[in-house]
Parts: sequence; C-alpha cells; structure tokens
Amino acid sequence: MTNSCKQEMDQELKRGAWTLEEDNLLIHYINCHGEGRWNLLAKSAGLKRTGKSCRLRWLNYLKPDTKRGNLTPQEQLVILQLHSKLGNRWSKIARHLPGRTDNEIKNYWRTRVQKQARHLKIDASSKRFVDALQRFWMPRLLEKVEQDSSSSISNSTTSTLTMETDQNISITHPKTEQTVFTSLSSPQPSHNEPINSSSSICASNSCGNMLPEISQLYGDNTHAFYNYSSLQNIDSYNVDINGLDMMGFGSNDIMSTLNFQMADNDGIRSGDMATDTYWNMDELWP
DNA sequence: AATGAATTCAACCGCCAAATC
DNA sequence: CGATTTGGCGGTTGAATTCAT
Repeated sequence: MTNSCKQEMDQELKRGAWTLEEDNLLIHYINCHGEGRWNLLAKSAGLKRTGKSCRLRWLNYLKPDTKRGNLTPQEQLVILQLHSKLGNRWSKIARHLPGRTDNEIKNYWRTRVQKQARHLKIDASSKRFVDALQRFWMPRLLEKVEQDSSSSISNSTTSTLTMETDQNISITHPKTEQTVFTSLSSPQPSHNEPINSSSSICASNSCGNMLPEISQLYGDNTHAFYNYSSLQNIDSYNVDINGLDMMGFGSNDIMSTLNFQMADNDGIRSGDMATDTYWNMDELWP
C-alpha cells in the first residue's frame, strides 16, 4: 500500500468520542456476528474506526456484563492485594473482578492510589508505599467490607480474606460461613501452581483510627500467624498464612504481600500514617 | 455567578507476540 | 520461513466534569 493511499484511509478514519449511532452499529453487528476479526468487523459494520478502536469500545464500554461506577471496597481490596503481587498487570488483575476492565482498574490505580502516594509524599512504586498500603489502607478496606457485610449479618465480628491461589480470592464470615465476596476469575487453572496453597487474613471489626500492633508472632516459613491487638479495645487483626509457593513467588514475596504490619525498620512509623488525616478514606469509597 | 485548578476516565498510541498468509 | 496482519497489553493524553476560590 502506498503512503498516499494510507494517508487517505487514515483521513477517513474517525477518532475521538463514539456517537450513539456508532455504538448501535457496533452492538448490532456483534449481536449478529459475534466478536473477533476486529478490522474486518469495523469495515463490515460500516464503522469508520480501526479494529482496535472497536475492540476497545466494546470491551470497555458496550459489552453487556461491563460494570460501571465506583469500585466497591471488596474490589479495591482485591486490586491492592493483586497489585502488590502482580504489579501493573492490569488485565490479569481485571480477570479477578468480573465486569471490570483493565482500563478501569488502571484508572483507579492512577487516580486514587497514586493520589494517596502523592499525599503521603511517597513514591507509589516504592516498597515503603506498598508497606503503607498493607498496614493501613488494606485493613481499613477490610474493615469497610466488614461493616458492609455486618449490616446483613447480625453479631458479625470477624471475616476472613482468603487468597487460595492466583485464581481465587474470597471473603467469608467465619461463623455463618457466608461468602461476603468471591473472585474466581481465570477459568483455566494455572498448571504449575500448588493447589493447596492458601492464606487468610482475618479482621475483626472497627480498627478506626487506632493502629494495630503486633502482639504475637508465631510460626516459621511454612505457617505464620499474626495477631494484632488494638491499643484501645479488644479488636484484633489476624493473619494466617498457609503454604508459601503461592502464585509461583518465593516466600519473601508472599510475606511482604500479606503482612499488614511487618518490619518497622524502613522509615514507616505508626504515627505517621495511622490517622485518616493521611489516609483520606472518604475518597476510597465515595 | 465566574473562573481557574484539579480530577476523572474514555480513547488513543506504541510495542510486542501470536496467528496467518 | 520470512512478511504481514491481528489482538492484546500497558502507558499516556486530553476533553469533560467537578471542585475550590
């Protein structure tokens, strides 16, 4: 194809926001013919868009099961948890959140999470920030999940966040064993991951502005149990980790991911970040 | 009410790997 | 088997919206 011919075709291509008419064309075509072969689809449907643009519009916006709106605390928790393991692998993270797109998760991370990092004056990619997330933000999200679920479960005091493999995350109430949240994403199991690997994080209710402290540390590399007791009441956080070769990572990765309150020797002090002055929680679940 | 700053998020871009020719 | 096309991913942009003054 000559350059002038390419330029001509480029000029014909439309860019920018999609119109209702274009959306309808795309939806109608996919309903009749299915997804795939996006370039061909774009032409056949009479859309002056690239195949890529059609694919993106469909996956991120038009697909019927696409969720819109604010991420729930459960979803945020899953994102934080998985991001600490997977990094910016947005599509992999998105597979754990049915109806959510990689684009949406990426936007959440950039606008909400990195905003907190700026607020704390910490580099969002630094270990220090990851530690801060695990110590302060994630417990509070868990607390929020707890609060939400307790509205439907009377006498609720404890829930469990379980990461069994790369594929599964669930939050269950231990007494009723009611599942508060489950993520069973990738339909195809990963071939070389140990099935019996599991860990769980249990959080009692309300940690509020109080900073949990490690009061006990049990275990070795194969089974660690942490019990965080609050300074001001009997509430506690428990982290129960079983199995270490989860997700193909070494034990250090798992420990750094799941311990909300580990080694305090990297410059993060409890008083620095334990208050909502620093963690603007209102922004996290608007 | 006006306006500038900040934030959000849909869409685009470039790169890469897999599939197809 | 090399060239081309396609699909998917992560990073970036900028228009629209919201917020603050």
